[in-house]
Amino acid sequence: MPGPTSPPIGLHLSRVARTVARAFDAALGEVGGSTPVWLILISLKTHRLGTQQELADAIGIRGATLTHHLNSMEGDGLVRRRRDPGNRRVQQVELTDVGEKAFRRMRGAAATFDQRLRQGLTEAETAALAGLLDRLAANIVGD
Amino acid sequence: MPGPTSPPIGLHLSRVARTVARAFDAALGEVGGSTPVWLILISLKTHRLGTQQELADAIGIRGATLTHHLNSMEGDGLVRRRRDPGNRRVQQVELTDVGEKAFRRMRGAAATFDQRLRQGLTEAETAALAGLLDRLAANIVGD
DNA sequence: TATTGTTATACTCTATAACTATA
DNA sequence: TATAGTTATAGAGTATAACAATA
Repeated sequence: MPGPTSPPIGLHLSRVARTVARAFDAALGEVGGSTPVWLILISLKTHRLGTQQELADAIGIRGATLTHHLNSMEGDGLVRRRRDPGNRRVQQVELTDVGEKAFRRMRGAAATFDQRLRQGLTEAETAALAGLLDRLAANIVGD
Repeated sequence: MPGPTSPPIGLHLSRVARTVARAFDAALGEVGGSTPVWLILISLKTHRLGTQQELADAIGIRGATLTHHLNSMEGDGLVRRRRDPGNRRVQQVELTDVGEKAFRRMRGAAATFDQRLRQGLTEAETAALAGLLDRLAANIVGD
């Protein structure tokens, strides 16, 4: 017996995520960032990725969309692209010094935001939330 | 003592929400809907809203953005707008029969999606997730 | 003057399709 | 031919600013 139906968790998640995403984007904006740029910077810093396609997949966008962002990031001096001498089809994306500084600024803003976001939540509660979110995601990607 | 730092919950939420939001939008798309249209239809059905501004606020968009959506929804025959005779500045937005049917289709798609999303979660876990999400949202809107 | 909503315009993020360069 | 990435173009969703109509 499933019991009384709860309000749709999808709608609930969607509303909260919207609110949080906007506030987060505003927080990044205050240090000159944005969500996609932040996701790209994090990926560049944490993984050592081979191709741009892998980078795009890691973020969940198309290759052409990544090119678009990298173009503007390169225009802003955050990254540098160089052809791999061993395979000149491949572009190697590197952070410049300016990019490193931008990364640190955004990391700071993200950390401050996260503290605010998890105010009043214990470590256990945060972990429980993370686990539940993972299970939702698994239900989506799984089938 | 805060203990070992967990990975940022904001980033985690953002990634899961992205994945879920895209899949949800695709599910709505299969019945001719989209997220903003769905949010507008739900608001029209559940609250009895006075002005468009209240509707926009309920959804979290600007008045001009709502006008944009209502224009296309009216073009598709989903809604009808009529000036309030008592205050002709106010537009009263009503669902047409076509809009009612579209609402039911989207509601069905949303319910199916939600079942899939909460697969394997007990009622208690879903409620716990909803509660935690509310607390995150409160941390954002609160200050 | 203040309120309600619309119009005009533009920005961001995303995508697909066609293309270039390289393998 | 296949692969890596770019260019060209477009569409969805959002926003701000200026405006019209009404109060």
